[in-house]
Amino acid sequence: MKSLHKAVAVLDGFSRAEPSMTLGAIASRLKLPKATAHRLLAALRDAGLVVQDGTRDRYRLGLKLVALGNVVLSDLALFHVAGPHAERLVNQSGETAHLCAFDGFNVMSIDRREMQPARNELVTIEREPPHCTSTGKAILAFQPDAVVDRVIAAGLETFTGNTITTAEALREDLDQVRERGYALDLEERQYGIRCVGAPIRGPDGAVIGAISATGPTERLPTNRLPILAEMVVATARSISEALTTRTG
Amino acid sequence: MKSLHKAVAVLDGFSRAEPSMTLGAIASRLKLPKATAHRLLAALRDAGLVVQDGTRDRYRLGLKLVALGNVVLSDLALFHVAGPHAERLVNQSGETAHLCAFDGFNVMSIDRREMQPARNELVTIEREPPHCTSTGKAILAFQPDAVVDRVIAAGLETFTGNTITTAEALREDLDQVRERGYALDLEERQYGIRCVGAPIRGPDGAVIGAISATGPTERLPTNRLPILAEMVVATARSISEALTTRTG
DNA sequence: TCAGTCGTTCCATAATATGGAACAATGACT
DNA sequence: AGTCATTGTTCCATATTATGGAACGACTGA
Repeated sequence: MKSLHKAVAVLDGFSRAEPSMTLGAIASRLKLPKATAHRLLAALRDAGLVVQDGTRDRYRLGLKLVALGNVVLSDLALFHVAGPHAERLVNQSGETAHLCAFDGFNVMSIDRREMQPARNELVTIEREPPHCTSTGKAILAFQPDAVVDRVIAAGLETFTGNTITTAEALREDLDQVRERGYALDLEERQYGIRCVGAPIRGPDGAVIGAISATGPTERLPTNRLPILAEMVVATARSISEALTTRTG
Repeated sequence: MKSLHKAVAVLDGFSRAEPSMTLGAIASRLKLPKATAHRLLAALRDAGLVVQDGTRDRYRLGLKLVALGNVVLSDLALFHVAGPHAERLVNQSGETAHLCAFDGFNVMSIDRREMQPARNELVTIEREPPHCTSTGKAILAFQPDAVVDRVIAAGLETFTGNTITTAEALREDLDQVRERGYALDLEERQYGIRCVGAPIRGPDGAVIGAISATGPTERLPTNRLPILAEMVVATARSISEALTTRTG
């Protein structure tokens, strides 16, 4: 399935920062001959996963991916039930709430609530680095060792001077998460930002997501963190319960 | 790229009605040997496009598709600027507004506004049959012949007794759309529902989407259609203008 | 405990993907 | 208007990968 992996690498090359690319840029980025890149793009285009404006214009991801992504979200109970709970957390804490889902492979931010929501503002749905976010660590702490090993093997990318970059440090942090019942991100992902995250469990008890409260460091001094954590943990528990009682 | 096409066919097999499937069901649906289906699913799983709950459980689409779909939407100017215009159309007409995008390949419904919107209700983002929806025909009428040919070649699926099912009838209908400046769906897609749709143009003048007003047939008698059409056409024009003046 | 069914793996064989080179089309410059 | 550079596209001899029947391992239900 070598060509399938190459095709997916082509898709992965597109991002919010670079939603369109030329054939040459794609070939260069992936170190492929132009003929190979062209054949991959032609196949993806036939499938509707990629589109091309003109014969000499750039390639971009196709709308079909929106439809496929929507199939995922429409089946994601977490996405459907968490909204009111997240709103309550925002009102209680005065901070921004993030909702993340875990599909056994990726930690994905899927919803975000703030004090002043904007209608139809596109929520940032994107993969989160699981080793240095409160939601990522809240999820990882309750996964089988194999999942943690896979994250470590994929590399622990550095974001700030506080980012966890060694396997040992990550495991110790996850031990603390299990003890406390919540995870902390103290400017690990981004300078000036602190987060508290707690795991959300599915009906079978497996951790399938997390919710966090996020705010600027000066608004979240160390003495305020346990109070915030209590709210986040309670919210995570109420979402977990809503998932259990939900039918369909 | 045969295996890539097979892999995409696997992805296409998932839907809102059937968000998870067994390996056997996928193999059977696509008439593939289990070994082949397994290899395709393993490769898609490695890529994060598909996930599997347990070693004996069903497969489902992965969250990565949500992220890729989001890259598409985040770059879709139409999606970002159309909201207030669609809201105005709803308020003026009292009917539901649909926003559709066209990527040169698919006509996709990407937003929907109603008199009583539900917060965080997941909008139905899915492919629309272009030959029998007002938005689809509003888009097709202004595309190169090759696009129309491709739609015809893909088959004109029947939904009601009023659905257009021949190439000749479709071309005639598209002629009328061009003359009037708007398209009509008089219970072609669904019994009891009528729609009026108008094309939305990008900065270069190409038709890249459409907007429609939709309601029950009894609320949209024939004499009301021209009045509604006027509102829809005006809304489409104002969205087109917003796209032209938009920068970034 | 056993039978049936599911997902997974193996490997001889069949089929497809590759990529250098050349071509066609487009845009920029003079 | 013509030329040149650059981009996307196509060809095909060759290299490499995908295939799928059969068997295996794991799990579930009786």
